[in-house]
Amino acid sequence: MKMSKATDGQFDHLKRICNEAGIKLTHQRFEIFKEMVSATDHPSAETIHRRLQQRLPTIALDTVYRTLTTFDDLGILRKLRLTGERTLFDANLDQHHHFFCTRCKKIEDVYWPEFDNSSLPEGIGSIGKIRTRHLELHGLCKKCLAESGE
Amino acid sequence: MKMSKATDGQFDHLKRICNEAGIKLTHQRFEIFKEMVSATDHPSAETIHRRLQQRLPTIALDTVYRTLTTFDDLGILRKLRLTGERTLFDANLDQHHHFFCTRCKKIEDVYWPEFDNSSLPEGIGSIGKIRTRHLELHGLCKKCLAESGE
DNA sequence: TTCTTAAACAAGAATTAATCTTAAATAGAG
DNA sequence: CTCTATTTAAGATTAATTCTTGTTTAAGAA
Repeated sequence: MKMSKATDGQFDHLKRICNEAGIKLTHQRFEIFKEMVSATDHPSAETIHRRLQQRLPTIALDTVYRTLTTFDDLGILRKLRLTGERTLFDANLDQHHHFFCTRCKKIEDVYWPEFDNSSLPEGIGSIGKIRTRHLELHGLCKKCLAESGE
Repeated sequence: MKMSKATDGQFDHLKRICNEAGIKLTHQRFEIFKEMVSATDHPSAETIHRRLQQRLPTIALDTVYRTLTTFDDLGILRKLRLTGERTLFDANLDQHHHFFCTRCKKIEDVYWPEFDNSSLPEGIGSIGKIRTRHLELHGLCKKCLAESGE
């Protein structure tokens, strides 16, 4: 297969990652990798699958799901807007943010009025008009911090 | 039914909201409302359903889902961690945040290094150790802003 | 108090994203 | 060249959420 210099570099990059992880660098993994790296939007598994149809007409949707999850595990990309978790409800309408413990999944409210009243970054106006801001902090809660002995 | 002053106030509050919305203030809606207002965690529909079992043994899970969605529409509470949208993937691992257009659902990357390098609010240490921060900005993108004529 | 109708209920079906199953075919990588 | 991870096909499964239909209840207006 003929590759451009850039593609070559991408290949080497993924090759190294797969070697370290002890998994094979398959054709499908490489194509999904390229597709994700070049995507400027935030595609779903189905979107990636659709975009690969021309190059890999026989690729299974299941493979896309599996590979994207593998890549998430390897830290190559990250999942945004997770499903598979149920919808949660919050009746506290005061402006506040949330802390998510990655270990025990506990959620805590975070109040930060200084941040709420601060101005948004320069150039946000070129994107549009901001109505609300919601900060998600992720980490380990006190309890899990102690239990994991750090 | 005997009500405390506090419960009484809650009732009047919901009563006013329902009147304005032109919907009935049913027993179930009031119980779900109380349960949500008193919840300090961020319960799912199933959790609320479970918690109501003692007081309303016959309440249907479907009613809880329906009512919570109604409350969300009325602005009484908000949905957190939405499902029903697919999981999205982002291969951009540079520290950045996201803008979500509420109208066309477009997502844009937002870079804000000043914020990333700023310190978190006082007292965050009592919650735990923060590993990552992710800001979600919601509003109308330039295009939708123009189309909605504002 | 009576009446109208929205809403709850039961029971089950439908949706949909995501994952898994099994068996056969393929293709990395040593 | 060989071994084994991985892909594929085709279909089943899981689980959250929503919907359907027919019946019953009860909120709120008259």
